[in-house]
Amino acid sequence: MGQISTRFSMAVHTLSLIAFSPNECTGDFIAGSVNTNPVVIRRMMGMLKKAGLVDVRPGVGGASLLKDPSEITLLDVYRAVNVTEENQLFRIHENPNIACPVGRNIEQVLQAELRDAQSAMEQRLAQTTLDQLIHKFQ
Amino acid sequence: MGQISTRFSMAVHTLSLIAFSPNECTGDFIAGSVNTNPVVIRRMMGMLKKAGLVDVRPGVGGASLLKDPSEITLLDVYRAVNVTEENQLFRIHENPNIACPVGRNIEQVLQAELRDAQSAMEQRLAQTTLDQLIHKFQ
DNA sequence: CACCGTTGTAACCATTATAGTTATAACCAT
DNA sequence: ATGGTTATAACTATAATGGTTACAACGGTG
Repeated sequence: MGQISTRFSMAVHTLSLIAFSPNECTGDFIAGSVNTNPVVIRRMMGMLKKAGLVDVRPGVGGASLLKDPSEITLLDVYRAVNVTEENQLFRIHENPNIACPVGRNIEQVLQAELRDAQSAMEQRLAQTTLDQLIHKFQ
Repeated sequence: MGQISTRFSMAVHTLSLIAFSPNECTGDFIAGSVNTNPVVIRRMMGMLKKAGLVDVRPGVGGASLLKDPSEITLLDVYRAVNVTEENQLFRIHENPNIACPVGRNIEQVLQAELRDAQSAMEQRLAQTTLDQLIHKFQ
């Protein structure tokens, strides 16, 4: 099927929490709201940290956003936690038969189409900011 | 990672082949062009058949398109071979803590966003027809 | 009718990603 | 030093993928 993992939705949840209550967001607290294991949260937070979205305080505990919520888009989060080779959403079968006119060209032709389709999705993700989201949690 | 499987690109390859040379497209021939096992092709062809895109002839061998190539879009192919529950590209973590304002609303808020993002991708896939593709294989 | 290439499936396997879990080391304010 | 926290390794169960072998069913041809 190749669905996009819940790590993405958990990351959005987590960043919303941090923006919402910046003082109490330990891994255990977040895990309690997301309803998963704290290690799952910490692993995902490591990706957000590597992407420069959050700062996590070892020892003392807690995390804070490194950007204003209006500057963090869903695409930023998606790219942070959804690391695939070459950032490709679609995979293409490898080594088709180059003796066949279809096999010879399929990769290049499809790649252009799929890049555009992925791009359309990402542009939509880029239009929504964390700030817009948290306003819907009243 | 949750990338979309190569079954999709193999299906596009297969349909292009059938449109290209409608007379010699047995499972083995297609498998030779895609460079995979014939059973993988037959499994995927079963999905295309179920979706009403192709007709396969048991015994005699070969397959043919049930629609004009100008009437088959990449979205049709994507939907045929990429069957996920509820046709959802994105998964969302389940049972968040409803005692938390974020946990209580995250699913509904995210679902709307992700549905739109998925829709943007699908609309781009719907813009490309098989006919357009095979013209690029000259 | 018998043959033979083909399709349709079931069954099995190796690989990979995910999500959860336990355990342990490192961190740091008190 | 203590205690709560983060960081990370290691292990597990589950699931999807892609490949493979095997075999039954199909259907034209000799």
